[in-house]
Amino acid sequence: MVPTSSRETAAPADAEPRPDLRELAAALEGTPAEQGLRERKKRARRAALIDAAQQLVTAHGLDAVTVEMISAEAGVSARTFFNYFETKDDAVLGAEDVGLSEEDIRTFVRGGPTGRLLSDLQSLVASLLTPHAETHGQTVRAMDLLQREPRLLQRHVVWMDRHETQLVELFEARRAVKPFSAGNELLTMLVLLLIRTTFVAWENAGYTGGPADHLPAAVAQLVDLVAVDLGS
Amino acid sequence: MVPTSSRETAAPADAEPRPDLRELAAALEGTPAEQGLRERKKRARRAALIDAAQQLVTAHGLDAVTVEMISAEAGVSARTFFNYFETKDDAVLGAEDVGLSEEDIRTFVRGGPTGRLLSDLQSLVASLLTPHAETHGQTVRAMDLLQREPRLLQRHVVWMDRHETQLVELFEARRAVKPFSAGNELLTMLVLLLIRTTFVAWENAGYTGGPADHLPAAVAQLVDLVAVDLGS
DNA sequence: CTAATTCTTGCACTGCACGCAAAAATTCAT
DNA sequence: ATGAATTTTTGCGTGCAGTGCAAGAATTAG
Repeated sequence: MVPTSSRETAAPADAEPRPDLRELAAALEGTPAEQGLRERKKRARRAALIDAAQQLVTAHGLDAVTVEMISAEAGVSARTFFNYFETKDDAVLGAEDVGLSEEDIRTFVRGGPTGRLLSDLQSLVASLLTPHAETHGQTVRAMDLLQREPRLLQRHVVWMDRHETQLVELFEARRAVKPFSAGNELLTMLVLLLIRTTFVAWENAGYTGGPADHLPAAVAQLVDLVAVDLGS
Repeated sequence: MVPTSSRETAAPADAEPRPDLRELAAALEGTPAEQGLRERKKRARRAALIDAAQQLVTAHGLDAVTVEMISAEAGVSARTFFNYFETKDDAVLGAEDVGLSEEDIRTFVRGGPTGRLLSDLQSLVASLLTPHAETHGQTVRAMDLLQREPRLLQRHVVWMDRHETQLVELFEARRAVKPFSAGNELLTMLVLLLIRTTFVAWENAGYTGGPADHLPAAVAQLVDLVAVDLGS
């Protein structure tokens, strides 16, 4: 709103009327001596926007919060918001574009690590889930909001969407090496199911450890469900 | 846009300047001697809107089609569109609010029909899927569009959302009668997974029969996937 | 210190979705 | 059939999400 002339370079502390709250925090916590100023500011702004979004939505609900409010709270223009996030929901969730590493892909395709599809799928999901450990606080708040505002789950699906091509290629590649009967769509949905179930389990456990720690429990639930039916 | 004075009562064919295409179709096919005129027109408009939406999106893609275009094509105002559908996507999918019958609910809750959770879940999904047999043509087109425009899958999730409360209640009620280990979220996601997998299987089979006919195959895929892992 | 690069910002615009009240269409009672 | 009651359509106005564009500010490179 008020144009805060950002100046967190190590300059003399002259009469600066508006030392914006969040920009200040940025200078401090954002891994101080990392890269260029540009990079640091980018991270800071991104974090500020996520914080603002989560805080406002927690207080007033998703529909009562506008992008303008979030931007104002974070001290940037509304237009800038969309330089950082595609949608309002993405900011609330602190959406990071996590992808699979080359390593993970190679292992999975060549039938690894265990040779059993479900178990290997579990490994794949595990490596998708681990990066979240960095932004722990934001992820936790995102999970809470995901319960209160189920509409946000849509974004999760969009994420699937974006990576569906990659996933399908992955499945096809492995199928060529080590055939299996399950269809691509089932596997894709299964990944989504595991991610969601894992997050819920993590939440129920009071957010102990990382999300990936609760993946085995999620898989166990599924296996048990099927096993009971088999042993009729 | 142009106010077409609809008059498809069995009136004399006087000089009617605009015998709108779709309204005409309505008088013919819409189960002619059913209920009141109002009801028939409602169905007709709804069908016209879905047809228009699907046709336009098939031709130009989802993002190139506006609600105004759809409404114009169907011969109603844009405002009226939203009397029939909550979103543009709903019209494209021909979204019907299918719910579970009292009968289905009672059976499931008291541990039926088979007593095995997965099998009973299958029955539940089956009864969710059967009503689609009526609007066969529209459903088929919707499935095709769902492939070309994955964004539409979001709507599927919203549907889940809306019925999640009902589903969770269902699960809880059954849990009280016949305990099981699987969490509500896993079961909810499983329902979604089964629906999606079934539709895909139906599509791959060239839309033979009804969607529900391919549900067993979907379940089999899942069971097989788990079974292979168990028999390690 | 200057030039090149990158990022932010304001402005304008399209489109979705909804509330409201007037007008049109349909049903109902007689 | 006619007029009243009800339901539905429609036009108008509003708010908000999201995007393209070009000017200007900040950062970096030389």
